[in-house]
Amino acid sequence: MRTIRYQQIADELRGRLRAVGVGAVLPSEAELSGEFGVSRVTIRRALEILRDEGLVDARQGFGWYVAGEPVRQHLDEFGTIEGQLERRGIKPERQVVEFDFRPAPRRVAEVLGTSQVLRVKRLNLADGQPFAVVTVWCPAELGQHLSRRDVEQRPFYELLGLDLRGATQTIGADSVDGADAKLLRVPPSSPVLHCQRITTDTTGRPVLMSEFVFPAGRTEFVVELPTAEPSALPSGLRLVE
Amino acid sequence: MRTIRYQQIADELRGRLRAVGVGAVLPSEAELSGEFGVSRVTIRRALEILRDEGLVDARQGFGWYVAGEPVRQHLDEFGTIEGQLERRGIKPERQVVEFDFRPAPRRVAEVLGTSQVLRVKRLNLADGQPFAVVTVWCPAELGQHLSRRDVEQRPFYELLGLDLRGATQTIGADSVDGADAKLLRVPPSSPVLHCQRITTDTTGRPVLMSEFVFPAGRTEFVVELPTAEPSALPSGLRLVE
DNA sequence: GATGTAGACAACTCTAATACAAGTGACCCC
DNA sequence: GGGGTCACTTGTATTAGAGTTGTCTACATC
Repeated sequence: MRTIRYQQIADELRGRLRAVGVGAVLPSEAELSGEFGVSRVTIRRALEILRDEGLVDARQGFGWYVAGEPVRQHLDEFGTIEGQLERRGIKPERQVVEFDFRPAPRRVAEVLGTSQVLRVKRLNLADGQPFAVVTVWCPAELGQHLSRRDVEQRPFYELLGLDLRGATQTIGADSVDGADAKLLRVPPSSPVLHCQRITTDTTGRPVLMSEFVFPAGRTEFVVELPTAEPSALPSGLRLVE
Repeated sequence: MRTIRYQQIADELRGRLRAVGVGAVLPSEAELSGEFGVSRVTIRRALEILRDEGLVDARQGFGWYVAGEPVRQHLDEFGTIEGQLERRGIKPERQVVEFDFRPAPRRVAEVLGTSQVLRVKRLNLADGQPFAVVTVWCPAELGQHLSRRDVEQRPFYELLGLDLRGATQTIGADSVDGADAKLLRVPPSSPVLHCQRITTDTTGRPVLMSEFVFPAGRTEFVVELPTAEPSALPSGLRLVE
């Protein structure tokens, strides 16, 4: 198979970005050109690829630096946001803020069909910067064996050991509430993305309900609206009264 | 029973494609020609068969590469929020707020590749209540024949009469700006859903750039996230009753 | 007529090399 | 502090060569 040089270089650089933090300045195009033994044009091609991916950015007269934001979430792949971050070379962290068994709020009980739940509230960080407050409700009997330490170290989906089918996610906007504002280090009542996810197992039974709060500007969802059979109309909006 | 050489070669290549990933570049026609001991024309026949099957594609001057997900299909109705509203018995309305040809802002020019654009700002209403401010940028030459009345009565997708392939949509949260707040009749700087959509035609050329501003609380996106077989379900947004 | 070979040319891509414009930051000088 | 200079950076445009696909014609073989 043939190899395209600037793609190779982009791959190599992508690997290096993993090692350095947000805001770090890359060597100049001229230096990289010398190091790789290619022309400046080729280096630029590689860097522009990374720019399109949102990994780096440049200022004329200054240089190329590692871009931090925004964290983009691809909607079509199911899975943890952390997984997506890791694939991009960002180090995810979780801090458990609250962890307790308690009676389910009404709207949660309606979905999960249980009265007693394990509720976990976590703060997610990307490279040390908070980017999401996640609250997960899980039927008490499913979460019985879980410890605070467990949920800090691994995502819920792994811990439960269930065969999951998929999820329904609702995305809206909101003003952040006081507690979350503090955790996310954003001004009070600033705008946030508010997502609610209901995860079901292979039998179709809802097993998890989660709420995600993302500060605006730090997170965006990206959706590919594809060409599909007209029967299953893919795109849509729901109005809420 | 004679064996058709270029079909043999197509079979052989089809097997190899399985091993390499999407986007991989094949050896040049000349190289393959040498390897198989046949002429370039025969290699091309084989490759063109694979292209018809959607397995590979080629760019002049670049080479043959493994195609991702092919299928060019017409997409009759996508992204028309109005259509969904009508199906639910809600009467949609459009008010054109601004309509003019002007130089493209930088970020629009970068996407559309034109310096002059038609910009249309519309207020969408459902049963008389405003629920979205939509701004559409369209290359000036494409929008030349459009009148203010046109865009008031019918969606852009119909008016252009192009074969559209799909769109990439980015969803985020934001604070509403002053003008939009007035239009939507919400308090200043209240949270909104902010969507940006880039629509491409079947050739992959971006032909429209649109921005949607939805007041929080009145609108939500609902998404189905499949876990298995990403090909089975269309990714994207779906209307849920 | 379908299939395969051979060759030629146009159009495009990638990479290199070079040049210049324009922005940034550090330093010096007044 | 203000202003100017200078080295260094990215942004953008050229030119050129080698290599690639796109397309065509001519001819041989089954």
